[in-house]
Amino acid sequence: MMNEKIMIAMSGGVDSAVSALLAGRGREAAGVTMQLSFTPGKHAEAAIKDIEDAKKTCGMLGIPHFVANLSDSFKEKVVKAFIKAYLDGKTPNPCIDCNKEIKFGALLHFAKEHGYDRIATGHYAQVERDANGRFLLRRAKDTAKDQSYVLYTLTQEMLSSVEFPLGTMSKCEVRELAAKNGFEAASRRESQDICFIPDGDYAKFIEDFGAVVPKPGAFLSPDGRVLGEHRGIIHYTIGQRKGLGIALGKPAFVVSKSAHDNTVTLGENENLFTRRLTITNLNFIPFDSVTSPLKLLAKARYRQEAAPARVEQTGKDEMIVEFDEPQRAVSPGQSLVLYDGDIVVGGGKIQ
RNA sequence: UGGGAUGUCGCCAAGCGGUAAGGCACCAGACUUUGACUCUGGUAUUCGUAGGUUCGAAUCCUGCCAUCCCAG
Repeated sequence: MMNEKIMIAMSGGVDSAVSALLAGRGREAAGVTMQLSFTPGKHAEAAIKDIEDAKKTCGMLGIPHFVANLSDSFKEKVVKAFIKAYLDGKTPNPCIDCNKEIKFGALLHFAKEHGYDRIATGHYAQVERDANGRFLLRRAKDTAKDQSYVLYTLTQEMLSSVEFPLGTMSKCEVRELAAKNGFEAASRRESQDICFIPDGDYAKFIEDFGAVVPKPGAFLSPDGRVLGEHRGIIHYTIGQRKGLGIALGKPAFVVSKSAHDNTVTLGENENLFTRRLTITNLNFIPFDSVTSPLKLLAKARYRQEAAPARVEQTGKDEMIVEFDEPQRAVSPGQSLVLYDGDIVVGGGKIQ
């Protein structure tokens, strides 16, 4: 395996720089930065800066650097799906689609086309093989930084060509290693909301880029009374409190929304808990399907502790998940990911 | 047009002569490779308006304005 050629996905940040350092040791390697921006402006300028930073790091490591222009497929597979989901009244997680379609889809193809066998990324997660040779995805050793959640869509084929050099490291160690190797130029930015939305205002992005005209509608109470007017359904997501602009004396939360009648129902925090849900777009990693009900741990959103749940596959691409304890603000469009201890079992999209 | 009631931050609302609580909303920051949640901090020199009483008024008095209710 170590004589295979590897291409390292480099964002310009510390994590990927250190990944390149580690993954490139003792074999032929190259760095690659994805070019994803499709709109001009300072966002595009930042992207150019990222490419330069990555190129610089590659120079220090003495490896070639590629730029993969994947903006077309990114726009098609990630951005369009993101906009469509919001218009349908869902709450998408574009990072999930991006990993599936772009990083471990288009980018992996790019690497192979250029003669590289494998790719490495700076994700905090671990890949390993079980006794049968099947690839498994495991939580990162640094559980605080673990990103296995956003990788549940990876197939066996993808996993066979992927490495996560940071999976056994702590963020602290990564920073130290970066400093020791003079990567601090790239040690600035940490995280910035949705990568393709510069100012964080996703609703404005949908209106501008998706050419969507905001359609105001009614804020409803749980019993159907009109409480006020909302600014268009795309501005809201289940569990949301901020930005409602409506004073009811006590905190109000979005309990549900309907794209069909263009209404947003407001209620109290207690109304937000769900125990049972359905997921589709299934992917399982240690096996292909679930033949009998299982007791596992599940996360209904990225930043959440996994909670015990019972799962049962009810169709070729449908599974019912029932948490032991009701979960807050379970939102259609988000991904539910199943764990067996540290092992990612799989997951799907919440309906 | 008579009679009654009320006017304090965007909304709700304490205060009842001693120098403007609180909640909601809003804003900023933290957290964060999604949306949220959460956390921390900030936000009325001013109490419908004009005068008066008082050492001192949002709090008492008077006029005016506005809104609401009941009469007709």
